[in-house]
Amino acid sequence: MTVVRFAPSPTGFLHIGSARTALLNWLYARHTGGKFLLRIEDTDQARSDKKFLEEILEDMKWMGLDWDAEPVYQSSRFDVYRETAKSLLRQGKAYTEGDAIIFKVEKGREIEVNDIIHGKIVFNTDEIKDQVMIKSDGSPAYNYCCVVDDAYLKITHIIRGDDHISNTPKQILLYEALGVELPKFAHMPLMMGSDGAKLSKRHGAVAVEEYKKEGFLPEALTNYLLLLGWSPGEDREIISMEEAVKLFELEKMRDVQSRFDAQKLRWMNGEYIMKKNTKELLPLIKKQLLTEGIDFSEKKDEYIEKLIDMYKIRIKTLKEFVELTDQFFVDEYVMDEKGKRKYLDKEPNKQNISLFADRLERLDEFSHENIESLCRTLAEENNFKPADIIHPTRMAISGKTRGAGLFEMMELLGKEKVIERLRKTATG
RNA sequence: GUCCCCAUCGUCUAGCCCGGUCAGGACACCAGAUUUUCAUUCUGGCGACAGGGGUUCGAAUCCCCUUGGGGAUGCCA
Repeated sequence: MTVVRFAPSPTGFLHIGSARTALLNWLYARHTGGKFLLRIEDTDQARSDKKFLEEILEDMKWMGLDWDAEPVYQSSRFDVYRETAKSLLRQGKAYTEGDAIIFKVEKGREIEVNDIIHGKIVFNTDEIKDQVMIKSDGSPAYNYCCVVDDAYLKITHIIRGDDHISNTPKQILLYEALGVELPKFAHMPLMMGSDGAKLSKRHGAVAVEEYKKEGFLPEALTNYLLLLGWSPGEDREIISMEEAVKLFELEKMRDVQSRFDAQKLRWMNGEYIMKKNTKELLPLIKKQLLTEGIDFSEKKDEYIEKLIDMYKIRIKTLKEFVELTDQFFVDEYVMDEKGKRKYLDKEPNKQNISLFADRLERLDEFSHENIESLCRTLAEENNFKPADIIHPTRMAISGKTRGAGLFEMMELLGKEKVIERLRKTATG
């Protein structure tokens, strides 16, 4: 049975690159019917924080990545690392230097790695320095405790980033010294920023948490991440997690590094939002309204659902929904200055708005059909185009030049609010 | 510096392993159609095998070199 692991270090938020590593490990485990384990690399006591760990685990759950056993904490295994190191010391495979224990690297050897993604990679141990196992302060060094734990957890496949390729021969030497069976290695090419440099804050959001806050759907994020370096073929791009579990093959992973393209992620997120049904979207939208500080307690679910129906094809993120619909929740909605100058700061337009308001006042059933026909007859009677009244009206009641269909917006907003806003604009 | 990984449109990729289809798709961009705006949808367009050598009747595909990018070289993980 395959056993893989994800080994986050709780010294910061969950990086989007780590999230991708976690995702691919998880997919491989689920595809093969194996186990996905979690190891917490908290050997750096000073920098590790429980808060970070909680956030990382929460983000993983959000992405749909579940694990098959209680996480193993390296901080609780220091005595194992020390004892194991001492036994290597006794066998003459290591030596001390002060309080540190150092692993002796045998020189003049070729170490061959048969990487699942890259194929054969050969290293010469002459290039490798002796490796610290136990540091002077008694804590274990990464390459060492990583091997001890992977052996302990009986990890069969180590799937990690390319940046670990050069760690691999060092670790293989350690596996040999410990006399344990070697796992298989798969090094996946790194995900870079849009300019090809290391993905960092200056490229935009790098924390999974930020994508969550921006209103990205986990299925869109995982789908996008999956497609960086892997493709199911047949020009397929929208792939659910269930399908991904069925289709994912490590062997088909490309060995080429890729660049993170926020634009494509946005497009994909929009696709997922659009295809979700309104009921599913409702709780997500409510949560987003909450995080943006919009009070919707006065509004019924049906009201918000109507809004979702009107807007879900126009947004790429949930946050965009909030930005586009503030006029439905508050009276102090944001006024687009350019739009205001274009449509509202003109006398004829103000007159049209005033005229429209007069006629709307006398409309009994405030339905979008009725409003539309009223709008069109009004335009015809007064010899102007419907657009001459539509654009100023949209601007007046929503503060925006873009949005849903005007008449649907008016109906949902209600007669009273619409007329109030039109009057205010006409006189203002 | 040394070692290692990599190289198809601006970006993500299919094709590469097992040489022979006008190098296919998606995002982005541009144009058009639909439309009250925005968006959706639908058409069309732009756009790539890094360069040079081999091998071969034939190379994106196999080999070598150059160039370019990335990673490692920590008592960080």
